[in-house]
Parts: sequence; C-alpha cells; structure tokens
Amino acid sequence: MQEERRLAVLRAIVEDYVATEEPVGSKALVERHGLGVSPATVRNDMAVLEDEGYITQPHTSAGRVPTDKGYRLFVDRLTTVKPMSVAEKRAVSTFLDGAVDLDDVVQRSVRVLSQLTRQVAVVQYPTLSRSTVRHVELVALAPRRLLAVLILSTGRVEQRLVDLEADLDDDVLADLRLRVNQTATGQVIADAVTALRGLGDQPPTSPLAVYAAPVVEALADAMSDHRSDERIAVGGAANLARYGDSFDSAVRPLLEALEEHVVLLKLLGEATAGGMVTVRIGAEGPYEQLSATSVVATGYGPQDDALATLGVVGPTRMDYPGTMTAVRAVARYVSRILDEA
Amino acid sequence: MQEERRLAVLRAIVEDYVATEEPVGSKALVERHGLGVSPATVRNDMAVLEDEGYITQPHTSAGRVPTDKGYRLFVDRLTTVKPMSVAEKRAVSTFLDGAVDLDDVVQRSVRVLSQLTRQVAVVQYPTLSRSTVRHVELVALAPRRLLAVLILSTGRVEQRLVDLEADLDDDVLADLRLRVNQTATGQVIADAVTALRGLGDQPPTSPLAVYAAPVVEALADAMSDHRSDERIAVGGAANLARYGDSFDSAVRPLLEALEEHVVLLKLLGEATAGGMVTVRIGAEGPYEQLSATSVVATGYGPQDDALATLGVVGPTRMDYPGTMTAVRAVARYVSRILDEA
DNA sequence: CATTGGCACTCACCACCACGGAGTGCCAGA
DNA sequence: TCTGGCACTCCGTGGTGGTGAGTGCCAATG
Repeated sequence: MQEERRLAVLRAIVEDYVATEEPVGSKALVERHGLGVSPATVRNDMAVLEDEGYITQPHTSAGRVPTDKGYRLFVDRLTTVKPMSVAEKRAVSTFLDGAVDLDDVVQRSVRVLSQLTRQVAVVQYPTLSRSTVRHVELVALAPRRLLAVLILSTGRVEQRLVDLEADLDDDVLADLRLRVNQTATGQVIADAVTALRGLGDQPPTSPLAVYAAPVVEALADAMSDHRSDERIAVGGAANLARYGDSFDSAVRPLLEALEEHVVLLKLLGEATAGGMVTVRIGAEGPYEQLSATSVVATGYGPQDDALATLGVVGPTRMDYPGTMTAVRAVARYVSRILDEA
Repeated sequence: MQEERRLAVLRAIVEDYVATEEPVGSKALVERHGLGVSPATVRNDMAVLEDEGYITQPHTSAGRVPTDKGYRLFVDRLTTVKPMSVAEKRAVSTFLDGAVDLDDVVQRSVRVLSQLTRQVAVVQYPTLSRSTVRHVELVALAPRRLLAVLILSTGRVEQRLVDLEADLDDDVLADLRLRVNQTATGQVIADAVTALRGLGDQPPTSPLAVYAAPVVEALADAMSDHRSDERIAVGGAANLARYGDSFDSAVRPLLEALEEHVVLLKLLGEATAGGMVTVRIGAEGPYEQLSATSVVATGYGPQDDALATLGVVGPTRMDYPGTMTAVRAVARYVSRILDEA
C-alpha cells in the first residue's frame, strides 16, 4: 500500500522538521527512519505529497517542509498520544497543589505549562458569566463609603468602592447585606444581576432607598464588567527567544499579541469541554499576522464544565503531540483543584 | 573653555547615538549640532573623552559610542528636564482616572508607562509591609469552612480559605470577627501579625479556641506572605521587538528576567521617595547578563511615602531625559490616585 | 506497476577578493 | 588653541567561483 507509506513519509518529515528546524531531504529521511525503501522512492512520494499540498520546498534543491495542511493531517491522523512521564506528572501536581488562592492557581498553571512545553502559555481566568455568587460582603470604610466584596463560586473575588449620599447606619447596613445575599447568593451571575436590579428599586419611603441603589449598581457593574472576563495570565515569553530566526515574521507579531489580551482570547478560541484539545494551525487562526503561529488549547473547569480556556501559543513548527498532552494534563489538574476549592 | 565644549560634545554624541543607533563621527556632529568649531577640533575632544573613558569606538575608523560611564555623566550633569506635552499629561490622567480598583490602577499604569516610553514598564504592587489593615471580614462558606478576607489601606485585598475542626456558630463567628477587627484594624501589618498571634492563644475553655487559631494562622500567613510582596505587573514587552539588532545580547536575557519577578524587583531597586528618579546604567545593575540594559525607576505611594517601585527597563542606549520625566509623571499620578482611594 | 540506481541539474551557502567610503590620528601652519 | 590636509584603517558591499545537498527524470528491474 503506497498510500500508507506516503503518510509515513509525511509523518517522518514533520517529526524531522520539528526536531531539526531544517528542510528534510529524501536521503536523510530513509536513514533516520527505517522506511525500508530507497531515497528515490521517497522522492516520488514527496512529489505526490507536494502536489497534494502537504509539503513544499523553500527553494528548488532544498528539502521539504510541511505546510499548514500537512501539519493538519499530521495532528488529525498521524499523532500517537505521547504519555507524560511519571516525573512530569508528579512535578505538575505538586507544583499546582501548593497554590493558596485562585490567582495563585492561575499563575502557577501558566508557569508549569510554559515550562512543560517550552512555549508561551496562556491561561484565562474563570469567566464570570459561568460562576455563581457565593457571598456578598459590605464593609463600612467611612461614614459615607463602603466596600462591596463579591465572592464567586470559582474563587474569584471582585471589589468595588461605593460612595453614599447619606451617612451609614449599622442596622441598615446589616439589613442591606442580608437582603443582597438572600437575593444573589447561589445565583448564576446573569440571574443575580437582574434579581439585584429589582432590589435596587426600593420605594422612596424605605430607609434602604438611599443605600440600595448605589450598592446594587456597583455590584451589577462588577458582575457584568467585561474587563474581568478578559483577564488572562501569560507566561514563558522567554521561550520566544529560542525562535532565533524568523524573528520579524513570527516573534514580533506574537509579542504584540501577548499584550493585547482581547486578541489572545480570540486566539485561544471557544473553550472546549471534556478533555478535547483544539489545535489551530497557522493561517487557520483569525489573525493574518499570526499565520506562522499555532495554538493548542482546551477548556477547563470543575466537572469538565468549561469555565475558561488555557493553552499554548507557538510556531507552527512545534511538537504537537507533546504539547497536546501537556495542555490536556494541566487542564485536568487545574480542573481538579478548582473542584476541591 | 574647552572643558565645557567637551561636555557639549559628549552630550551631542549621546543624543545623536540615541537617535540614530549608529556610532557618530566628528563631521556629522558639527553639522547636526551648531558647535561652531571644525571637525578636527571635535576629534581632539573626542580623543580626550575616549581617554577618560566616556566614549569608545567599536572599531578603528568608526564613529564613537558612549560608554556606561559616558551615559552616567550625561544623566548626572547634562540632561535638561524635558517637560511632558499637555496632550501626554492629559492622556495619562484620563487613562489612569478610569481605574476601578487597585489591580486596575496597576495594570493601567504599566500600560501607559510602556506606551509613553516605548519601553518595557514594570510596576510593583504596593508592598504589604507598609500597609495598614483596614478591615477583616470572615465569611462562612460551609459549616466547617470560611473565607477570611483581608482589606488593606492600599486597596489590596487578600483572601484565604480556612478549614475548621468544628461546625460554625453564627454568634461565635460574629464575636471572632469583632475581636479580630478590634485587634488588627488600623495597625501596620507587622504589628497586626503579632497582635493577632496573641489573640490566637485563647484559653481552651473559651468557645473561641477552636476557631481562633486557624483563622489567625490564615490571616498571619496572608499578611506575611512573601509571595505577595513580589507581585508586579509587566507591560510593553512588544517594544523589545524594536531592538532589532543585539538580540542575543540584550533581548534574550531581558525576556528571561521579565519572567522572574524576583529578579525584576531586585533590578528596580529600593523605592526612592520624593520624586527622585533612580537611574541604573548597564553594568551598574546587579546582573551581569543585563549589562546592556538600564533601569529608570522611582518609588510611589500616597504622600510620597514610597509604598512600592515603578519604572522602565530598556537598552542602555535610551532616551534618559524623556524616560525620566515619564516615570516621574506616572509615579505622581498613581500616587495621587492611591491618595484618593 | 511499483521500485530502484544513475545522472544531470539547480541553487543556497561559503570563502575570497576588490573597492569605495566614512572616520580617524597626526602634523604643520595660522 | 584651533584648523586644514593627508595618509591610513577597516567595515560593508558586491561580484565570483566552487562545493554539496537535494531534486527530477529516465531506463532498467522484479
């Protein structure tokens, strides 16, 4: 079956190219992989593969390089799952177990992911929209100023300063606190917002009237703040230094993208649940300038309920199998930790 | 006075080199700056400056380049303060005024600072050690689990989960909350820790005994957590792309340093109060590998009480006057905002 | 018909060389 | 003390030829 061998050739080309960063020729191929055929045969196969668009040569008389389409075929049909070593697994779990709060979990995740993959890692904070309200605390700071603290099921804590029109009364504050919690606690964010809005419309006779409106306003603002849905952590930018060549074409736009969190989020794409890892290769992504970079991402969250996305950004020429297992593993560990908290 | 002219020559060399990134020769110098003397004279001056170690030539028959010592003299004696344009000022203030909480203030500061200087900006979060406790909130999450929220004068909010040995009683919790706040509120962190420790040692008969210890432990932990003193925000890494040449020598180590927050903090150095801007040029810094990068930093905080440091990291060849005023300005604005909050 | 060895061909890469130009150091004269 | 002149140094550029890895094609083979 030549068809099969052609795929074997493609796989060999991808693997060699990823390892050496250099166009791979027919001779080197048969030597390094035991293909059992002569270079000439391989050359014929390569000609076909090139016709079909899976590989190209940078210039005549150079070896072949996989195209985006080639990588695509490779990840779809040719990768064999690469299990993580025990040492790596242990490293991940012990490192992540030391986290003290959500911030810390996220920070450590980027770190471990970037070290594992030797690539740029990106972790999105659990989105507000899928969290439920765990508790609302109102703290008097000054006679006419209080701090509203919003504690969410995911461990996120948001705070807002609230300025009041009238001096604060302890009893009223306690009452307000109680009501707000009765209204919001346990609710999904979206529902909590609408429920709270109702609470804000107090009859002007009620002693709550003066306080409720601004407090509700602040809480609703904190809950629907898009800014906080865009929170992400980035790590491993130093790995970009390894690109060496292709600086302008690859590193520069990527560095710029790393600053633009909105761009990064779009790059990561929709969170996919259930251990599915998404791979976006080169020009498949939404940004032209990043046509030389690939994204390997997956969703994470307790009970495989994808709260947010996490992944790795790197050159199209990357170790897809290894990266995919690393991403999958980290997502699983993070999910477990969020489950416990 | 030749001495004076020599300094003028040095200044001109620095300015030209910063602008063009190329070694500057005697002829170009007299043309671009109205020095009123011939190239030959300038050459003599340059020979002297080279003898004294302020400039070098990369190779014979090339122009001159300032040395670290040359830059040092330049910033110490030759810079004229460069005021910010009105537009810039307005941009800074409006951009920073939109911040909703401390996190946001810090994020926006890095952003504006990196854009202003077109360099990598670093902002340290206000250190815990200099904050006072504003309020402690204890929130029951489950019968045997509560969340301790620590609100500090600087706007920082730290949280810790606390697991208990026995089920929670509302009254006891209220009592504990009251006591903790009485003990800690208003205190400087260090004092609060010791005071709280005292509170933890309850007679075993007291109903508080079971709860106080773990809560106090968690709070003390949050207060003395070194990790949180190392929190910083970094921005503008994309500006590194402009280095172009000198990639290995400058960009790579810097990228690595940006990941190591401890390193960055050491690089920023001690916070200096009262609008004083510190400049560290090349090898003056603590890291050999960063001998091609300079740091321009200053402290910030309400009432010029330096809570933390903020600054810019860039190539030794940078626009010192401009960077210094930008750093000073941002520090001032941030301080003012923290003052109001 | 797939596979193979052979062969001519194509280019990127490197080393070498020549040369123009920017910049210097030095010296003699103002 | 400054200036013009002059010889010198080297970097950068561009052209040239050789080498080698790699290819495509073809005829021969099982």
